[in-house]
Amino acid sequence: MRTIDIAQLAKKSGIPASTLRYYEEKNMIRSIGRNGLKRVYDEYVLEQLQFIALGQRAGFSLQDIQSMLVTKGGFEVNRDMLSQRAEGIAREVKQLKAIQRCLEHAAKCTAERHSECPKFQRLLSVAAKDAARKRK
Amino acid sequence: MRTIDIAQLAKKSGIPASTLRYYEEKNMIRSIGRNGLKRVYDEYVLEQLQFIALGQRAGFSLQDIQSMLVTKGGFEVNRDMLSQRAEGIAREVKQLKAIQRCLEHAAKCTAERHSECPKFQRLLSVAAKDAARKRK
DNA sequence: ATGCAACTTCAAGTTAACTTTAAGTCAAGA
DNA sequence: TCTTGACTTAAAGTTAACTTGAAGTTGCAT
Repeated sequence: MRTIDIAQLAKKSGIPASTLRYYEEKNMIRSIGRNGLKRVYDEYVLEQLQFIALGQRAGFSLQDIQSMLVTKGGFEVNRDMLSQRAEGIAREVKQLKAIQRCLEHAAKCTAERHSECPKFQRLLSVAAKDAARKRK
Repeated sequence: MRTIDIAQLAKKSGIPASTLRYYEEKNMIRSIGRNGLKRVYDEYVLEQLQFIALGQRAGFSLQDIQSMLVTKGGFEVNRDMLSQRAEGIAREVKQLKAIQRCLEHAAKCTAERHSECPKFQRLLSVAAKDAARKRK
């Protein structure tokens, strides 16, 4: 079992030590002891941190992610949660693509005011509906 | 010039009155007067609100959006900002798709623990790098 | 022995984008 | 006239995910 101290972990993971302490306080990760004052971690924590980063990128809250973490090390996941989120992301991707088209159009549209360009208007009202759906 | 009061505006836009007041305080929108106590808006504010929703969806902050709003009504945009954001979104879409694949895999992967599935591991380390890039 | 960098804890501060609350104002209907 | 309901303001509260600050502790090099 290879161990690693907080400074090394911060460096390797790219996550600030303050965040690591915060994660530990929130039981997202666990240190296995101390070396003097210093926290000492098992190296698998690096993988857990990657998993946390993935989860965040995927739009899960830390709480959600915590519920997927198995404390004894590693992680296990709720498959329903995952496929739901995968679907959600697919929808998100579609919307973002639409918005991207909208922005691209706006960026090169020659209309003096976007408020007068019918294409922009159309894209706009679609995006607004998206937003409304999101609020619910 | 058609006008509209705050309750109607809230209903038509789907945005709570408290938010409309907040937007006005932050100079995102402007009311053109009062009817008794009640704020009265010009109807073009509806379009401005759609624009705001679009901007938010596109990942702009309210401040960014404000800088694109022309106070006398309507909006005008900084084309560089837009194409930059469009690019950003394109990148985001790619990452999200990768994550989606990752989640989909995890959701149906038969490995007892994801931490032991090499495919998941691979996707994981890619996602972690994404996240690191985002932090900078 | 001493200094100091690198850690520690605990509490408080930060940010964005709102929402909530309390206390007050107003117009209209009974 | 009185009540009601929809508005008003200003200030404080909310949430997530951290970061910062102050004050204390430790191991190691001088």
